[in-house]
Formats: sequence, structure tokens, C-alpha cells
Amino acid sequence: MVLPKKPFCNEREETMSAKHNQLAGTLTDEILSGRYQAGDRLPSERELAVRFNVNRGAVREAMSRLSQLGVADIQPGGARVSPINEASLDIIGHMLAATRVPDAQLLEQIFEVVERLLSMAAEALVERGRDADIEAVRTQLSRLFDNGLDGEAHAAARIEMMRTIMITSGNLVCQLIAHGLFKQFAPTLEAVKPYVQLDVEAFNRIARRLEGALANRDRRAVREVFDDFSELHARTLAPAIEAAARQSVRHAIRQSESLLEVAAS
Amino acid sequence: MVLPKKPFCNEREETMSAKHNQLAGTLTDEILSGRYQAGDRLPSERELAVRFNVNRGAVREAMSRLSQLGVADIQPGGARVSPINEASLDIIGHMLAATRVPDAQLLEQIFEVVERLLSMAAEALVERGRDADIEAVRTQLSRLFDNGLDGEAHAAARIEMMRTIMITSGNLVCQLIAHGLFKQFAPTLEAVKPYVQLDVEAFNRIARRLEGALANRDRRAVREVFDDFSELHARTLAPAIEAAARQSVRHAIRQSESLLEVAAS
DNA sequence: GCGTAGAATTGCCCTGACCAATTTGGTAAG
DNA sequence: CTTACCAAATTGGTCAGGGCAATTCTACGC
Repeated sequence: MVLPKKPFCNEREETMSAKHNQLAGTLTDEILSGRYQAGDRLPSERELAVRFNVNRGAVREAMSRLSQLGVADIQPGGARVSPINEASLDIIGHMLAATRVPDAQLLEQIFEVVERLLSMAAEALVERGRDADIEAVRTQLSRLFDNGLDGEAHAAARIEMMRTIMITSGNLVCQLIAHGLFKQFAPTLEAVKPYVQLDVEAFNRIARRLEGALANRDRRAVREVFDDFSELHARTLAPAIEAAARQSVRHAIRQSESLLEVAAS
Repeated sequence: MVLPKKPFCNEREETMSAKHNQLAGTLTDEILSGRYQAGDRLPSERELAVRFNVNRGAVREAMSRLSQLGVADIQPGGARVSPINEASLDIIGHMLAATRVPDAQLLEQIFEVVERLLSMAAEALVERGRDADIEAVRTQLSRLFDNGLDGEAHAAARIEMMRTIMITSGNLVCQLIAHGLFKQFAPTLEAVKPYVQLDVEAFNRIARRLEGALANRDRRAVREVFDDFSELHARTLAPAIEAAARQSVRHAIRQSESLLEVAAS
């Protein structure tokens, strides 16, 4: 009975194995792809079980997942698909991965939201934050000045700084949204990173301004800097995403494979 | 075979019956209440099954839910509870309901986030929105001028207008967050509404300003109005929430009942 | 003390079945 | 032709019990 707690060592997260996970993913993708319209009845559990050659229990777990994801309204008598805008925030990840080309418009919307929340968190930080937290952000900020960074590393450092700001903000809601959004965006970012073209000059200018705003705890300045920062950040990532999208049209194939894989016991 | 679609008539939403739902709720509450610390091992499926006198399948579905909620990291060998700040946005509802007194700080944080997103949506609306959408918001706005409204109806109308703005914004991410947040906040709001004390004067002033800003599609004015609106809105709800909290200390009891109910087959 | 093999535990999946509620389709009344 | 209503089929929810693979725990040997 040696200390059974705090073994926070699970490195390999979310291998997405487990049949019910695959099934849930497949079904979610099918719904998101428009194969089932909002209001349509979903096939019954038993039917799905034979179609994908899995046990009904697994189907039930997958359906339960769909229900909590908010893409399906499941109740005795039958399950129906829900309108997309009534779903959970967690479908963003599916939408990013499901469409063969990462939807540029969706990414824009994500950045738009992140910008506002990031700005909010930063303002809270300079207004009510502890010195230590501000110092932590400044440390991360200083890394961006390293001209030796390639686009890939710079993008990672930027995202990390954004994450830190939103997490250190005392606002739990902000933390949860940030965590969820970044977590879902991570795979897309991973695929996009190699294509990032960096405008070092522009970033250094902004970083310097942010540095000053943080040091002075100037709330208004922080807000303005982050408006510009977010815009630049989005403008940097957008073309990279487009480039990456052209490269990988294999998403559709992978999706079909996943479907067959599940179907093949 | 008469049109089997569009029966969007399910009025009675989420009765929260179904054992696995109750179980998931109970477990979530137990985790959120701090009975299990982050990193602790959760009891095994089999143990939970006998403890709550339910089948393992039900336990599995509940656990699956916890996993997707992000409060537990479940993997072969045992399930452990995750840090709260890595959870899904959907735990907010549990946190609002679980604590006997609706946490004032949490509510403040919710309002803070909603304000930002609301402002964002409103700005997008006046900048890129269609006339019809703006007209819809103005219609809802005009209802707030009805001096006959009591605090309860006024609060409902306000919330509804906020919802409309965030939903009509083309931003899907904003829509999802808004929908999720309002949905989770609804029960609390319902309990609080009767205690609302209305400052009609202040609201009318703000409504008039908003009316003008919308009519002129003045983005900057919209932003400023919503800063003030949100502040007033929060200041109106806060004391009502406090009053309601004093009234209902029965939450803890209800929680215990729910636990026993599940345990009693 | 340390590492390793075996045992116990645990999550995962399966078969097969029953119940209660909804849906469905047809029938009778208006 | 429409409407109200009733029975059968369908469907989700739950249950029992068992096998498998991976992890965790334990004890043994070094």
C-alpha cells in the first residue's frame, strides 16, 4: 500500500483505441458530414451493432457519447440528431479533423473567440494578477525574441504563451474554454506547423510592446497589443493552414479506413 | 411512411432519469465536492456496481460520461480523477448545482466571459450582420422598454436577447459556448428570477443607447454599451442570487437523496 | 535496495435476455 | 377524409455472467 495517489505519469494520452471511441468518432463524423440531417432518426442500437459488427453495449457507450457531445438526442423510442449549434464545444475538434480541408472560416472563428478571451485574461492578469504570474508570462514572452527559432518552434511558443495567460487567469470558465479549444486545435496545429512562414520583425515589434505593457501593468495597452497580436497570429497561421491542407487530402481516406476497421471486427 | 423527420417536438428535455445518468451525476458531484482529489484512483467498475446496486454496464456508461466530461481519466488498470481545470465546459452546470450556495465568484466569472463574447457577437452583428438579424435584436430590445415587466420577466427577456445576439452571430464557436453556458445557467437563473430587483431607469438608459448604436451600426458604440450593459446586468443578478442562495439550503439534502435513490435499486 | 516474474485487479468486449416506453400502423368512429 | 384510439413492433434501459488483454500489485530472487 505505497502511496497510491499522484502518479500523474500517463504520457500516452487518448490513444483513441477502444471500439466505442472509434464508433463514436465515426458516427460523429457521419453526422457532421451531413449524412444525417438534424431531426433525422439515427439507426437503432441493434442495427448499428450488426452493421459495425460490435456488441450493443459498445454501441450504447458510443451513443451515450454522442448524446453528451450534443449531436444526438437519444431517448426511449429512438435517437435523433440534434442541430449542430446545440452541440457541445467539443465537436470543434471533430469538425477540424473531419473535413478534408480544415475549414478556414471555422479557424477564423476560433481565433476570434480566443482573441477576446485572451485579451480578457491578459487584462485580468495585469489588473489583479500576482507578480509571479506576470513574471511567468514575461519569461515565455522572452523566448519569442530568440531569432534562432524556426516557424515551427515559434508557433509552439506562441500557443504556449497564450495558453499560459488564459490558464493563469483566475477565471475557471476561461480556463476550461481555453483548455478545450487548444486541446482540440492541437492536431491541426501539429499538421500545420511545418508550413509556417514567420514574419520575425512584426512579431518582435509586438512582443516588445507587450513586454512594456506587462511591466507597467497597463491594462489599455495590453488590450491594444493583443488585438494586434491576435491579428498577426491569425495572419501567420492562415496561409500555413492552407498549404498544409493542400498537402493532406488523405483525411477522407483515413476516415473511410476507420469505418472499415471498426466494421471488420 | 409519412415524413419521419422534423418532429422537433420533444418538450420534456433531459428528465435526467436513466440510472447511468443519475450515477454519472452523483459521481461527478462527489468528485467536484472534493471527496476524491485529483490523481486519486476511483473505485473499480465492479465495486461501484455493487455499491450502488446497479449493473456494470450502467456503471460503464456513467464512467464513460465522466471521462468525456473530463473529470476522470479512465484507462485499463484503473480510473483516476483529473484536475478540474482540464475538464469540459459542461461541468459548470454541476458546479453551480452541486455547491449548496451558488458560488458568487463562479457566477462573476461566467458573466465576465459572456460579456466578452456578447460584445464580440454584437460587434460582428453591426459590422457584418444582415438587416433582418439586427431587426430581430431590436425587436427583443424593444420589449425591455415595457415598464410593466416585473424583474422576473425582464431578466428572462434580457437573457433571451443576449442569447439571440450570440446565436445570430455567425461564429459557431461563440454559438456553442453561449448555448452551453446558458443551458447550464438556466436552472440557477430559474431559481433566482423571483428575487430580482429591477433598476428600470438604468436599464432603459442603456437600452436606448443600444437602440441607437444598433440603428447606426456603430461598432464602437456597441462595444461601450455592452460593457455597461453587462456590468449592470451582473449587478442586478448578483444580489438576487445571494438572496436565493439563503433561501435554498436544501441542495445538499437533495444531493444526498439522489445518492440514496441510486443506491436503493 | 532493485529489478523481475507471477498473481490479482481492472477496464473492455461479448452473448443473450427482459422490461418499460415510444413509435407505428391499422382500425373504428366522427 | 379526418380524427381518435388501440395493439403490435420497435427501441432504449437494464440486467446476469463470462472471457480477454493490459495494468497494477506483490513477492521472490539477486
